[in-house]
Amino acid sequence: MKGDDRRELILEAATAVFGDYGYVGTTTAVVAKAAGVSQPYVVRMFGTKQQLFIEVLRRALGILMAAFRAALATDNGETAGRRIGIAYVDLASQRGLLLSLMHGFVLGKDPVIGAVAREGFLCVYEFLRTEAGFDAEEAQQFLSGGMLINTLVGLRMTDDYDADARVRELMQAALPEKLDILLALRESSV
Amino acid sequence: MKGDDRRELILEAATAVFGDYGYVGTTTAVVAKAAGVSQPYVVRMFGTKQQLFIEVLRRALGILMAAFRAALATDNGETAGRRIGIAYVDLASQRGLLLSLMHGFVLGKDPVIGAVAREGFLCVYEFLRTEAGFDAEEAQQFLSGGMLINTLVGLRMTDDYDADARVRELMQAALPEKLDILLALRESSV
DNA sequence: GAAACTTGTAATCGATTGATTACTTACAGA
DNA sequence: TCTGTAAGTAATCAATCGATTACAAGTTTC
Repeated sequence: MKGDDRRELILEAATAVFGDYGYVGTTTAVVAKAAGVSQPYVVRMFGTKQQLFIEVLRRALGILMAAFRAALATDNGETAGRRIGIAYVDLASQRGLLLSLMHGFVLGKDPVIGAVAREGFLCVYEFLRTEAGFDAEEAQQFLSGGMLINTLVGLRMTDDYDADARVRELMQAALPEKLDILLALRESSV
Repeated sequence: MKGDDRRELILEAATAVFGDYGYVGTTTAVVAKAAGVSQPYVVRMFGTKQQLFIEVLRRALGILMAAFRAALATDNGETAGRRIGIAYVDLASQRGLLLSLMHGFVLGKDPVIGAVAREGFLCVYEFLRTEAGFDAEEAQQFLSGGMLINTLVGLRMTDDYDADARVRELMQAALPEKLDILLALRESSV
């Protein structure tokens, strides 16, 4: 297989693994196994685990921004905010994508990862303010809702959806629609 | 020194370290050094690193709930939501407290830590709904804002406050007041 | 006053892990 | 066909880390 294809394969696998176990908790061996290659190959292709994680973050942000821009451009009857919000929840179906970003967001203290994470977060904010036409208040509320969704996903709160009425109430309030996207994530993990 | 005092000392130090480096990224040796004791002492007092982290989470949640209940009981001119919100931001001054919780929130996949984190999160939700009298929508918005604040703290976004106009705008929107609490966290980290 | 318990540490061990080295195989171009 | 380069792995190393053991010093209790 060509290197570029293998690269994308590894990045996809790494996104899922980083999303599950975080940056430090992820081993290059587990990523390699998930991608179906040997551990030294992962290290050689990306240099270090840190660079692999950074590429995972950049790729996730790129997918996110592309989805936002597509949602903004596709004018159906809904408002732009609603379209972008739905596009965001749809990203949850890509295993680990939102969670890898979230894991990056809590590593702001790391001088390298932190800089990438901050830049990525502000990139989203700038999109909302300039391209999507949100005012500061709207952008803040959108990001707030997104961070709650990320937290609920990270907590695997979906696993308690059937058993706990509080979870149902909270998730229905946090996800006015597309709740089924998150509920589909249940049981599929190891 | 008595064991109970030493215990609280270690928990406080561990909260700061876990907040900085996360659960996996924290070593018992660093916690021990921050607390001024030997590494084996930390392990023996808490059994395992996992149990230490869980105690850190429980302690953080206890402090948070106590602060919320105190804010709810103290009736000044403000609304209950505003009082509790201010109490939340005030907790950011306790190094690592909100961030340790956040690190727990993204480890929902861990069967032990995840269960504790979910229980803690729902405990806060239940407080908002029953004791504080929020409806589901208000509770969701409160938690959303809290998660955004946690993310901004985790990102160390405060460090770019002076240099980046977007950061100032976003943080002023996310923190209608008590912004100075977060800004005071700058520069104080290693 | 000595047995029993608490507080605390030094030394160390076994397991894990990111990274390196050396090697093999497949293939494209001259 | 010969050669160089890309794709890929097995073996292994050096460092880190959580945990254990053994031990020292102080305090309580009978």
